[in-house]
Amino acid sequence: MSHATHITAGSVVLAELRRAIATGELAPGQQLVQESLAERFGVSRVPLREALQVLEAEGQVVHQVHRGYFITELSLPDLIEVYRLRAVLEAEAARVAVPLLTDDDVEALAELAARIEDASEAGEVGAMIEANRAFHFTLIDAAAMPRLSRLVASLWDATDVYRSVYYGSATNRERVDHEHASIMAAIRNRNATTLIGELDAHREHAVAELASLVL
Amino acid sequence: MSHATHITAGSVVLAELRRAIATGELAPGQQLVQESLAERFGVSRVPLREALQVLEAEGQVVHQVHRGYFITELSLPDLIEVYRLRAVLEAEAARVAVPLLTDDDVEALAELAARIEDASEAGEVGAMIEANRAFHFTLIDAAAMPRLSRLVASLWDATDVYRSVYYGSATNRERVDHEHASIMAAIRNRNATTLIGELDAHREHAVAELASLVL
DNA sequence: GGTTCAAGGATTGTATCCAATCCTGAGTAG
DNA sequence: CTACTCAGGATTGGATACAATCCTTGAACC
Repeated sequence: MSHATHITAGSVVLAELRRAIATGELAPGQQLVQESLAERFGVSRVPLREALQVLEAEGQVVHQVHRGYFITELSLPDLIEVYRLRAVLEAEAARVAVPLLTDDDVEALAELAARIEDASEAGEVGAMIEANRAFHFTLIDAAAMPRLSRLVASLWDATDVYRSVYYGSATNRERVDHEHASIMAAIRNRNATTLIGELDAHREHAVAELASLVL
Repeated sequence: MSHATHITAGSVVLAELRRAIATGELAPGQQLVQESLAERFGVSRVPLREALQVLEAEGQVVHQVHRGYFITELSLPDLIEVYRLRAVLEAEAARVAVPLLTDDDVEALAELAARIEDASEAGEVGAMIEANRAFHFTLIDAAAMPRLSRLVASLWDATDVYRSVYYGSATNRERVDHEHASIMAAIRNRNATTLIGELDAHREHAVAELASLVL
């Protein structure tokens, strides 16, 4: 009741910051000067700091006392760690979710997969990223483990910087479409083991591609 | 570096709040009235809210816009989810850590296990809880996966409320000592599979005991 | 030339103050 | 008696103002 209804200045700033980080508008390593950002968003420093503290707890920014906030720089080992943790947690989610999937869930997943493909062919990177996230989190949320969903979400957020780069490539987009088809097949068969294998491969390709970019 | 040196009002309040939550001084479900708490800690509401926002990001408190912060109530499903996530993540940590363990690490772990036992026999619950946490996180940190350590730490924090209850019982303390002995044996043998099994059993006993208390 | 040190401004941390929202309870109508 | 309404106080969200810290810059000294 109070989630969508009450938009607070802090939540607006938080969303804006998230977007700016995801698009690379705020580059890794860059200092976030509070007064400039506050002015840019048209708020005071208080709600801005609110948002920054949330991002710090998620690992999106780092904080040094009396020095300020900086966008976290993701090293290659960091990237690998994030994807390894995702593998562990998303496998658990899949294991729990598969037996719980209703036909409606499968239907919704198929629809999202189609939407991803449309965006992919049209080259609409932003739309594809959004639909892709919805697709994967529909599956993860189906496990009905809210904390698990939150943990995985924060891991996704950590690599948001690179996502637009990854989907910028048409070959990557095409591969993703094929992988999603395999994932959907495993979901339709209610085969958790196969599904986990497909998800692992899906992630492996992404991390391999990203690793070559980070270097 | 900058952790111990720069004590900010917010960090002091955060530590105090953590302690108060862990000891049950602040009970689950209770509202946290900002002005009262600020006065109690001798700071203004600004750094207090800072601390509360951090705790919210960790799931220790929940927030409702214009209504305030409340200590999270952990339902039985929540408790089970936390322990299931710990199982998944700590297993991964053990898998990674075992091949990396130096003799010094094993030495340190043995020492901590001894310290736990001493505290256990003396009935010093606080000291036991602290040493126990150090013991388990020495192992987890040995995996050299900082994000993993942070995630697991936040899961531990989520059930801090119940830890003092659990260790309040002498039979529980005794069982924990035995389990730690088995865990140490697996560590000494560098046997990750056995270790994970022992850790799982260790956790299972705890969650079973806590479940009976929560009801 | 390189190093040390002290202003001064720039930036962050905190307190105080105001605005917006919520909660309570008395009163009223049905 | 119950349900509704609407002040008034209580509490939170946010802005402004002040204090503490840091970072630069330039001059003095070796």
